[in-house]
Amino acid sequence: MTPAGPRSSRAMDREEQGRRRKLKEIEELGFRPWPNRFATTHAVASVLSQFDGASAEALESMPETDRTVRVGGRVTALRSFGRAAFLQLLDGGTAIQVHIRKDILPRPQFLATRRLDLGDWIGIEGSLFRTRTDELTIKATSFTFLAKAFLPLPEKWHGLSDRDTRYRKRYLDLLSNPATREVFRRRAAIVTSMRRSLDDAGFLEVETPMLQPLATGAAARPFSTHHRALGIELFLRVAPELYLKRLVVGGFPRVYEINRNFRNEGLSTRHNPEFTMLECYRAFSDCGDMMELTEAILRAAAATVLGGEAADFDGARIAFHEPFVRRSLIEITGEALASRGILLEPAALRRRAPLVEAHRALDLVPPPAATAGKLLLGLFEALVERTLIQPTFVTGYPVEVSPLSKADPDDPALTERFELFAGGLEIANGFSELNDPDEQAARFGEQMARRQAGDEHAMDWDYIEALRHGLPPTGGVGVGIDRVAMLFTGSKAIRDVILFPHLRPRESR
RNA sequence: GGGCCGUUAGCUCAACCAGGCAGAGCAACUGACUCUUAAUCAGUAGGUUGAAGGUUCGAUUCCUUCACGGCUCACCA
Repeated sequence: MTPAGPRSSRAMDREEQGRRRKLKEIEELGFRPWPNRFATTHAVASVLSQFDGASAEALESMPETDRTVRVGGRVTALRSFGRAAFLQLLDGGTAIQVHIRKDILPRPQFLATRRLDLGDWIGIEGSLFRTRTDELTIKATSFTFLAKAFLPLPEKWHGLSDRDTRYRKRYLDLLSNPATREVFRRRAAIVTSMRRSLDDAGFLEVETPMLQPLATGAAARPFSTHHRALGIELFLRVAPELYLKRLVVGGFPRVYEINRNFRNEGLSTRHNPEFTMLECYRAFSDCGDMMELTEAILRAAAATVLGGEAADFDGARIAFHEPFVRRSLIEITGEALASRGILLEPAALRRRAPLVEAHRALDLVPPPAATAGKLLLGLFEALVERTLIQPTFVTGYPVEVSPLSKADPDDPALTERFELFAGGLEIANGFSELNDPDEQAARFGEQMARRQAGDEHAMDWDYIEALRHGLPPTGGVGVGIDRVAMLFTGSKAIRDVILFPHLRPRESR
């Protein structure tokens, strides 16, 4: 009779059948089992904000109508006595206590409250008062049944703690763990703050294709799919970058997009196959301007979410309100090598042989056929990245690992590019955008020549054509929203800041 | 892919080291109770101990393999 799930057990069947029986009994008392609407006067949170300051006496002296509210919510606790009960109503993450009395509620309504289970949705009208323990409470004058929960809530004291279940059944995590609700409120506040910063600075929010004929803008393995009507293969984007720059060509000098990118690579505590990135582009700006913009956006988000306090992350206090440190990639990597007894002149940090030698000395395997720039970046990632706890801009990336960045006019082997690190995580990546179409075509060509798997790096001739129409000097930056959310919520795992992270599908749970 | 840890009632966990009737709290069910808040009190029910195999008189416990998960390392612009 019940849709028994694959996980159903005898105990669960009994539980669910008991709840179905009680729904029937509530129906027999004259209630509609699944009503369509309940008109509330307040959210529970607004009841609290409006009345939490009122003392017992103040409430008492108010006219009844001034302290009468109608609220809806989920029953999360139920303490029942003979002719009275207290229950806790959770609405939008905020709870309020409701007092039920047999001598106040109409008889069928009182009887229906005796048939409630934890998890049920109900509506209450009543007047506010304070209990002997001074808790703001609604004395119910009217009870409405709104919806039945056939399945029980997670354990009330420990909440839901199994990580796997928390990710797979996030709704249970959210309704039983206030800390989880706070993480996702903060995440939303971060995004809202970033939007406000950019909107206020005259940026236009746009949406560019997630289904792309070529997966461009980053060197990552894409997901592929098929368009039936067009009969073509499409890729889920790995970055929106080249489309956003087309918009600058088209005359939108300030654009940004906040949305998902997809990379078909390994999962880790720092990587989810789909992740959210803010990318923004500003005409007439360079790498240095974008560092300032990035710092300002993050500072504003930190002020909103953390109130100007440092972020607690992995045992560190990360000060987004202080000026961000700036270091050159070559210098900081050279220092890290020196501290391990590997002394290399700055010039040697640009040549393959000494860098390969450094890898060997550190028991690292140098990637085959890697360029000097790639080797240097490998050493940086192995030795330095995790140590950058306070917000740090690293600048001066080799041209071979930065195919979309403009070269530094004073040092053509390097580009005007930065990456921002904090808490040991890469947070942002920005640069002066390469706008010379011939140079860009040549860089793409080098990339393709260097990769065996040519399909990963097709030449985007359409983008080159856009550049041939003229891209003004432009600065761009991408900010990893998930990583920022990790830092601002103290979450060590990216899965903790993604509502429905990707997990291996499960047959029987 | 490697290492470590884990999988026992609906949930959170004991029992395992040193093999001997599988337990507690919460949730559920019955009853009492008109200011409780992890309500309380009395009672009831609830188990293929992740799966398969092995050792043993006897396995939740020891061994092997597998599945799933966590942490971590590696891989991964």
